[in-house]
Amino acid sequence: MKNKTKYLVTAALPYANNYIHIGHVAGAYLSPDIYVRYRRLKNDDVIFISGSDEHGTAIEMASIIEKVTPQEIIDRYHFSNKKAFEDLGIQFDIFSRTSSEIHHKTAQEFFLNLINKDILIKKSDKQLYSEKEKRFLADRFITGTCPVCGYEEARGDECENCGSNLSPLELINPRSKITGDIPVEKETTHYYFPLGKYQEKLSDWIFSKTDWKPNVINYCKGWFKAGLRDRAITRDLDWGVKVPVEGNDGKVIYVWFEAPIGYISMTKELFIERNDSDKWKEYWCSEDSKLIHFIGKDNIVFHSIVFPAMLMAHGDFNLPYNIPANEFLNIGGEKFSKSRGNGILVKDIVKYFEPDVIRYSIASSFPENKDSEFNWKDLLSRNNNELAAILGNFINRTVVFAKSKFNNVIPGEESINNLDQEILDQFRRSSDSVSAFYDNFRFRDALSETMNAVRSANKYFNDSEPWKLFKNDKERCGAVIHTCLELCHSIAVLISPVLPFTAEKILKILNKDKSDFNWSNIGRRVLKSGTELGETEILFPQIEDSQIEKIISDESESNAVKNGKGSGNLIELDDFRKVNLKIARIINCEKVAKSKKLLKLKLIVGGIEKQIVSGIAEYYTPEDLIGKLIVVVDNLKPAKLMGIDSEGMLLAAKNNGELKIITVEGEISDGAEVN
RNA sequence: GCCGGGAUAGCUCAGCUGGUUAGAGCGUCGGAAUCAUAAUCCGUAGGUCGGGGGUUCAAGUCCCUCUCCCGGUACCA
Repeated sequence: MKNKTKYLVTAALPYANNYIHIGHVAGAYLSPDIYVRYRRLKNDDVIFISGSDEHGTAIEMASIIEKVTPQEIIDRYHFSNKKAFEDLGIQFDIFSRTSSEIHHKTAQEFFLNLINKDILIKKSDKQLYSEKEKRFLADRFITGTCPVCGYEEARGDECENCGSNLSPLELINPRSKITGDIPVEKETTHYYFPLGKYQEKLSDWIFSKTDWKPNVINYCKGWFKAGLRDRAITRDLDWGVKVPVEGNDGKVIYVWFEAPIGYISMTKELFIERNDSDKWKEYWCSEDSKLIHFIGKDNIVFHSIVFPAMLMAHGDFNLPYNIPANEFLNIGGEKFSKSRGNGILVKDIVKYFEPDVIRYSIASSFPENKDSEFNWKDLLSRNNNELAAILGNFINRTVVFAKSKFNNVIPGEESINNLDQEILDQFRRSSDSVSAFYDNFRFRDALSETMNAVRSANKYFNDSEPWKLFKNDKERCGAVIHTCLELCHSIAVLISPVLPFTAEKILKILNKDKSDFNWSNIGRRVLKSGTELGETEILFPQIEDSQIEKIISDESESNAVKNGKGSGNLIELDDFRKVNLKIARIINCEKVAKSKKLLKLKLIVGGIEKQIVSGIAEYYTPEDLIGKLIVVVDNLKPAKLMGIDSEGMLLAAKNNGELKIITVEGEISDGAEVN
């Protein structure tokens, strides 16, 4: 007999130099979580793997810029992201990290396996080397003059000014971004993976996948058409998995090669934790196991071409069974991005809303076929008009009815008839179609079918009119309410992949344990008459417009601070010109009596003396300031502060309890305009 | 520049290999009901399917072209 199918579900490894935002969640994390929860309800054998991707240039660069160790960087993001996932109810079996010992070991073994099979190629190449830092500089660590347009701050990989793609060796006057040191060309040897050799095998394999999403196939077509090239899989870098071959000091395995192996090492780690250290092989190597990678579209190449080619080369592991990649979730028509200041971080949004509300809102606009839009008003209307009105209301009206009319006890089912059976049957049919949608990774459809089932429960309630029955046929009324309570249980199961926290709450309200909590019980009677119900609770409180407005203003403010630019709050040049900024010299300064924060400054602006009062006494003493050149707003309406005239405002930067006034580099005469 | 993807009701999105009056949810409007978080249920109205041209008995769906958006990739002749 065939073994039971195993599901090995992975979610893209988030790169540990950023906090995850809801675009990530929509792209690669919520759908697998829903999928896995659904599989569990069907009693399938499934494990759910993810973890931080913690190596590579970007992290090393961040550590240099912040003057901390890479370890500090990855710890910060790894633990924060891990918690953010937990807060959202995204429940991995393991969320580990590629800096772990077992990952280094696994990645090295993988690498050696390919070396021993003579698959990897060694090639020498010239790269820029910094004598001062004693190391090769990665593309992003280099700036220089663009050979195309002459822009002096072009990056090693591209020129931001003219958009040219560059190689660092083409830059004129290259220099290290970190030290400014001028690098030299030096020969270095790297291992290459012969991706080109696998093209035919890969395309045969991918084009045999008739059930994959078309976007995934299309991306691959593009790559095949262009032709796959050999790719260097080692780098001259300190931070990463060391190349496990003698004579390769200072070289690490390149992240894109090493990171996906993390899926394997994390699976190993999971089963070591479970004291069953060989069991990972059942998921990775056995034929009855299905490997499913959930990713965003930016990751398609690695998961559908590069990693499968590596797995083919290695030979011991299964190839992916499916890669249901999502597109991107945009907000307000713009792409999520930190630099544009519009990313909604998970760690922030969970402070404002219940995780299930966030999950529902994201899941109902999953970017399954194309990029989709998210906005706050949408979240509000999803909560108020769907979750509260349809789902929350059905549970509430049922339980409140039972409470007031049946003494908070589940009524008897003596008078059930075929109308009651019909709604239960309908739930069974719904659960079948929801299943089919989940099986095909159609999460939006699954969710809408789920909500339709809940709607039909409301209809059943309306049509049965228990409030009328109560007056003339109490027994029949009891049967209806009993059925409604059964529906509550069925609903709890049906929604729980998407709304796990709500499902738990419903069970509590029903005073029911989890013994019947599985997919096959949807539309079945599992409750006992006479059982007392638990405490009622409003599942989805209304969200007010004012809440949303506050969040939007908070968010845009904090983003503006973070990124130094306003989001969605652009002004015209003329608006800016209204502000008259000038250079002023501080000629005298004293503390304002009886004030903690205020300093009184005497300034010279273009030969004219001015007096301003400024709230910087907690950061500067008068002695610090006298003689300094600062920037002031010269045409601000005068005001009185603690009775003292203030004829302007000085500019200062403030952040987390720090404050620094804006001064001028070098010497310039007071009164000079700033613009 | 080249390659790929997108543009469908007020909003968010479905529409497989072309086939009867273009769909769903939410919002709008009208009605029923009052157990329930004024929550439900029923019904209604809304679209020249980005513009233009073509193939076909028949096109949102195929072809050409243009506009706008998003990715990828290339600056070589």
